[in-house]
Amino acid sequence: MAKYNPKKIEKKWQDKWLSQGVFKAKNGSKKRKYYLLVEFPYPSGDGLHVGHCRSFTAFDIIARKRRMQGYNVLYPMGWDAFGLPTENYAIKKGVHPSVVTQKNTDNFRSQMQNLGLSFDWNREINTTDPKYYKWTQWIFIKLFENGLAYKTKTSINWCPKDKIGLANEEVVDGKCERCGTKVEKREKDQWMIKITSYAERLIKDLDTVNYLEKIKIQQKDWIGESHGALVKFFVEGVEEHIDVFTTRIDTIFSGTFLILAPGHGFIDKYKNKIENIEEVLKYREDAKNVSDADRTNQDKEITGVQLKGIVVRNPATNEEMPVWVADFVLEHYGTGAVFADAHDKRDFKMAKKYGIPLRTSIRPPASAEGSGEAKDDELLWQKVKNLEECFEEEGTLYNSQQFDGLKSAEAKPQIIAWLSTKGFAQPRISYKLRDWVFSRQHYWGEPIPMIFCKKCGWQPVKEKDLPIKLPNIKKYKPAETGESPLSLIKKWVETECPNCKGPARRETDTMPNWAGSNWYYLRYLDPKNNKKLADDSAIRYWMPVDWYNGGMEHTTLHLLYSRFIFKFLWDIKAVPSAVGSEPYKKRTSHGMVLGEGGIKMSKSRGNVINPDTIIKQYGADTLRIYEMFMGPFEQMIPWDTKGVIGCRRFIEKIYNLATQKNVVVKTDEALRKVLHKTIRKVGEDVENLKFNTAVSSMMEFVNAWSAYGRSPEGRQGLDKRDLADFLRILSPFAPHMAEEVWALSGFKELCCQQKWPKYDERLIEEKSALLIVQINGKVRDKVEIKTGMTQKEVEKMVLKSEKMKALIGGAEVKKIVFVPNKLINIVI
RNA sequence: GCCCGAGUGGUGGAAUGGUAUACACGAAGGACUUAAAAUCCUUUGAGCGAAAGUUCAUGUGGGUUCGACUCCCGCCUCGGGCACCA
Repeated sequence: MAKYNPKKIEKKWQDKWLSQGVFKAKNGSKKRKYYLLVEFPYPSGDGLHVGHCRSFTAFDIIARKRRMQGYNVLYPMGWDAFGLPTENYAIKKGVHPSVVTQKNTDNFRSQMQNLGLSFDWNREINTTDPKYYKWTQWIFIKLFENGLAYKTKTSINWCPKDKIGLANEEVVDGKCERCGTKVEKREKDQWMIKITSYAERLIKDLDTVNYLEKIKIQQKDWIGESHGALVKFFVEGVEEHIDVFTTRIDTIFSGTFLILAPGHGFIDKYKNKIENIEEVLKYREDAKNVSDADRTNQDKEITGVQLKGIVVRNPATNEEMPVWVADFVLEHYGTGAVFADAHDKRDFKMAKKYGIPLRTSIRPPASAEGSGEAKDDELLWQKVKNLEECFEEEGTLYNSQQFDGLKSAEAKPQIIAWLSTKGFAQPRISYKLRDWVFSRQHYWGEPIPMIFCKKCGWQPVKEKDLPIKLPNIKKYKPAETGESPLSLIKKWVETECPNCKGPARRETDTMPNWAGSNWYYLRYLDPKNNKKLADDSAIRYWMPVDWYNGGMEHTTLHLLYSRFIFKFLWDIKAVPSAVGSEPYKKRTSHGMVLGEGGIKMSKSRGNVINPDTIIKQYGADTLRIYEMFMGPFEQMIPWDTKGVIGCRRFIEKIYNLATQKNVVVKTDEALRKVLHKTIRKVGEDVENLKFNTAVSSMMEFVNAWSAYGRSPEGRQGLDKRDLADFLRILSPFAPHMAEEVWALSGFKELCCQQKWPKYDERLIEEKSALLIVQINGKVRDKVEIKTGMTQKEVEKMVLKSEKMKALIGGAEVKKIVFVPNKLINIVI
């Protein structure tokens, strides 16, 4: 028999699968559907990462198993190909980004095919294909028509190196997520998407989906719902009030001053009333170039400027309050204004620094008298009362008129009700989530399909004129002004107004690379449709996605955005209402694959593992098995090339056992039992993403099998039926080798098109069990018993044995704990 | 500061209240070989013991339990996320 040679067999089976179209998903099938989705990659020049291989293989195993279970499986792949790295490469080398993209996607595709991934390549998509981004643009127009896209001058994060506006979500530690340059603030007219109007639904509907709990928690935290009140502080001498959002209305009676964010609109509106306006504007300028993270850094010295000449009234006490500006108050949280008192550390520090009066109105809860803590509580209370220490938690109200004596939680609704009768307050839910900056001043993105006409304002491009194709240019670098390079092409920019046909100008900004990934899971359903983003019947059949896997890092960006866009498409009936408004039924995430030694893989560290090298040396099946075996799927895991060899040995062992002389007339019953236990274990483990233990259980089976081959009684091997069953459960993991052995064993058709085997319950049932005998919880003996023996029978047997007699001696038996078929514990 | 994970042999890890260390790597010894590689066999948590055995070990200190890697409380370390979110 020939030696195992992955180079020879892998290509052969890959070609066969492709030519027979065995992984094609069928629209309009009567079969049950199963839509498995893994995040489509950005086709970088570095090629496929072993981390990609891990999650793609894991879900390939599920896809192959589902097919064997009789489902019509959709497991597609595509390219999220717009983005900066490609553009930067193009700028550097002067090659058109589409050429680079073509090269990279070709490489990625062939790497995936070499791994034997069972994607349906007939449905491959590419976000940079005009036939695809026509619909990305169409969605933008729908957002605009429904009032969810608007252009506004906002203070945005500006990366001076990339010359690009960044969403808050893309700023990490005050630095550009992509290039690491310190982010500045800059005023810019930007297209914004109103994701905030979906905040409530995006939280509430999480209850209807099966996501990992940590994913739900992270999304909820990101959206950041908080319940509180909107309070009006009327300004003395003018018909004006300042709105303040607070979750601590219970502290309103101690409010002694108001703080505005430096960018608050009140300052602009009442410039001439503010006596020290120069000083205030200077403070605002200084704050502009400080990142939010720095502004709100705990260790930073608190600064502020009083708005001289401005006074507001506390709606609860009717007392006058001075108004200050401080940069720790942020423009985009709540209303950009807070009332300040002794119950907030920043307020407290600021008041101490500038000699602003302070007052307290919350008494810390006291422990029961006589208890150890009562003294400390009394001490804290004295300090709080004397304004020596800031108490931020909830407690009991005092100094609060008719609300004295109430607990914070009770007082809150009562105070809101009381103030609202006077027209000063109302309940309000506030969200941390901000609208999404959707403009990029770049070449390599979808052109925003909008036209500006002096007479008609912003007009969307007519649907029949979509897609607005990216024009071919020679220089891809953003203009020095920070505008997109498209702004330099006069012929393209100048156009006519879709409304009045007068002269007009195109929008030259492009979309962020999240735009294409918002809805890609819909395009797979009907990728060649040129009338709609996907046909209703296809959407109705396939959606929602049954299982979506991706990185934790996309939880608050892509995953949230795509849920939002799907809800929007559902609202405007681009998605049939029967489908529901959540795109993904189930969401899991994989752990990152780190370099050897546990550090992140990166080119600069030189520790990048190229899957091609591993495939060349050991074969794709070995790589697949190793990626599954290396550790728990959901956890971060370091790569260990040494460990790969064990997986290759495993595969070779199976190949040799199956193709040599180990196929017998009838499998020994004990071995069949191990096999059926393995069938059960592998099936369950795959469903729970426990691929590592699925592989190890197959290894255990193979060890048992090979031991039979050597047994002195001459019992050896598996019979044909059992060999077939084992190959079936193995085939999702090591599909090429399983296919080869399947064929060599003379089985008909393809192994990957077989039925997933059922295990025999009766066979697995244990006839005897190893009973653990403990004395005082320590293992003292192990006895083989028949399953189902009662406590009495076991007691009798155990207490009779010489060994136990000796160990117990004359001691009194206090208690006996018995776990059927497992354990008996004698307490003496 | 808050939220979510994790901490087990030389290494990756297994075990979710009942034999701690499955499976794999590595290491040591052996077989085969002129030799090496490959392969196969044996051993491999630590200590004490000639052996039968026995004691100690799952970051750390307590607790619950007949019994705890597993549950509860406190602490330490590492990773990830968020951040004076009013």
